[in-house]
Amino acid sequence: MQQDRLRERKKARTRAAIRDNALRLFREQGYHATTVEQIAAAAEVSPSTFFRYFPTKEDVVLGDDFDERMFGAFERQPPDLTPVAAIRAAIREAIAAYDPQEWARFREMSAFAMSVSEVRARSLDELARTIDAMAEAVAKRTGRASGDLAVRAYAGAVLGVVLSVLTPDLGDAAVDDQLYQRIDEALALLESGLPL
Amino acid sequence: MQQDRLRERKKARTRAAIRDNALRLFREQGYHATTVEQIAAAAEVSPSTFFRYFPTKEDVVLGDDFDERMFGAFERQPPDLTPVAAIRAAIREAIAAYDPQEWARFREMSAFAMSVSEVRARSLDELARTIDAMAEAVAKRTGRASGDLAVRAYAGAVLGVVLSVLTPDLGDAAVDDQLYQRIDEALALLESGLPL
DNA sequence: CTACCAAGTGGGAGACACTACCAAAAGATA
DNA sequence: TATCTTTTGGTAGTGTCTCCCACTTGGTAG
Repeated sequence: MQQDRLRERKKARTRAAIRDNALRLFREQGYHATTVEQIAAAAEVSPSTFFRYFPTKEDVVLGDDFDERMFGAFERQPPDLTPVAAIRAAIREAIAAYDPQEWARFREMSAFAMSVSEVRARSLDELARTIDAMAEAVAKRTGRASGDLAVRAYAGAVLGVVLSVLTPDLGDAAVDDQLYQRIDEALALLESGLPL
Repeated sequence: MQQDRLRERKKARTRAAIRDNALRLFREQGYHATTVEQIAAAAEVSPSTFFRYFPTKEDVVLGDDFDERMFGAFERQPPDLTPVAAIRAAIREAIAAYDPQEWARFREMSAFAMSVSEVRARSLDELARTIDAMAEAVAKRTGRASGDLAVRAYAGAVLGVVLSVLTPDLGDAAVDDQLYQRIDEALALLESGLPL
């Protein structure tokens, strides 16, 4: 009973091969100019297999678990924090949980994702989902209904504030620590009532 | 010199035919189950022509001019109003400018956009761009720099709040006045610091 | 070692969104 | 009417993604 060890290892290797070759090709010739067929060939698998590992071409770039980490950290925050404070702490913790190498890789993929419109759109959609989930958690914690206008508005405001910071650099692939610092600042502004 | 009148009219009619038939088919059989070929056939044009009027299938549902109307109204507001007051007035005017039929279609299209993941993703991406424009407008009004973080965060929060209300639970019967009223309520909440 | 089962792979056929191109039709102009 | 421009339809193709089936490979049990 060796419990599929070899299989698991092979799958991990295949997955990494696909992802690494894809990123390399994207870097070398751009996202659109790279076909799934090319990626599959470079990773020495068939196109069918590519789609078994990644449901779409976008998912190769999209596979970051930042949102999950952030959500997890969010739920671990003490209940006396305001939601925005909890989100800020969650972001900080999620970043801190990366080791430097992972962090660098994550930033590269994010920057890349932001530069390709379809991928960027999907990233934003996932961000919105995460924030929605957080709103749900907040609703539960404060004993409010999940459709409560105040909760919805709150979540919407958070999403909008984050987007407002994320947006201006869309072209200039500037995903760095400073970006997250500015997100934190913007959320702090939201917390203090958005003074103009 | 009759200046292309017939042509313009025909183009408008073709565009409307494509859009209306598309929406009808989406309603009847769903977005994914409806092919461009079917839409084109229903509108009595060729698939080529479909793509001349709408660059992608998504754009049929995405073409809403609410933003433009709102910005127009925003800039027409008297300068002594506070930004929030101006935004509230602008939104009220933008909604009022629709005739009932247009308004119904707009709401249906929004609901569709939010229920289909790809379209929703693109909507969010466009929201990001709208935030830019809004920040610019607010900056102009308050005499601040358009890149000012506080201004951007503010614009983002406002649009985020509007979005959160505009994304209604699907298949509801929220009446028109109610919708605006809820937007206004949500903005009031934002103004008072989003109490939870 | 062998036989067997489950999991993973490759390859073909095809749907569908979308592009590039060209020839025909329709509208505008003189 | 003849001519020029815009719009259209049709054809051929590319690329993403799905379905399906035969084949191979890893794990397991006699």
